[in-house]
Amino acid sequence: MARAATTADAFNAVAEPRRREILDLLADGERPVNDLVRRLGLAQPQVSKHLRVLREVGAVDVRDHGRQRVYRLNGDALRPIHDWVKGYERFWSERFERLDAVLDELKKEEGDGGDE
Amino acid sequence: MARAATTADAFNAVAEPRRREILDLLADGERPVNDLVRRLGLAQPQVSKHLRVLREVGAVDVRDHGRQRVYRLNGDALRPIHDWVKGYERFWSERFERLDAVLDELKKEEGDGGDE
DNA sequence: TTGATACATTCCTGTATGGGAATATGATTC
DNA sequence: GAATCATATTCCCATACAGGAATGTATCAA
Repeated sequence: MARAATTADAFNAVAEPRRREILDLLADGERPVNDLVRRLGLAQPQVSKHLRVLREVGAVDVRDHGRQRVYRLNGDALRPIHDWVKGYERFWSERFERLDAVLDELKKEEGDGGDE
Repeated sequence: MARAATTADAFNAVAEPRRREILDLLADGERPVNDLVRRLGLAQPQVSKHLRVLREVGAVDVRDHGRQRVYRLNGDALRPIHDWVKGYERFWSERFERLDAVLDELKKEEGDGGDE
């Protein structure tokens, strides 16, 4: 088996820096393709191709507006990434390390009452 | 140009589900390879290869212990992912959406300062 | 030394990329 | 209908994977 398709999920789609740039631009509001082309300094076909990947993983939506196609961010698609990486906050944040310690303390003190 | 190497950065390394699993396991504490092999149900060479990728992007560290090699998570490497995706929280959190609305209001009230 | 254990590396292969270039499609205007 | 603008798709190609199988390397045991 080869590497998973870029369209396999948000993780793969977002591994490409250009696609993250596109999402970053769309985070400020919807934009037609030519607008993205200008701001990215990429050729139009490559932008369209990146947008296709983002569309396939649900990270963007399209809307027709005359002869333009207006792309809009769909942040929900990024949530799995956020949720996964959030579990690692405690490994770099002192604040969270200490929070962790506090929670451990509380758990211990609470003793036997808790579920999950 | 082809797709970026999996070792290009944490985003690419973590796009592979198996590697995320490995990190998840190491989040509970350091482990030797054979331990990971058992828990993942993968062949040993594939696990070693995944670990190599994770090592190259700095997501794990190794330590020799007798004939075993003990791998440990290095969460710092995941921080760029966290920082990037964190900017999108407002797109799925109602709390943040409302904050956004408030900020838009403020911007509008501030009046005529805008370009574009 | 021999054998076994624990990992890492190499070779092979089908598959999929991302960019460049060219072309196709669709809407708008004249 | 022709010319044009805005996007999408296709073709070409060098590159790089991920898994399977086989092999290399270091450590420990007897």
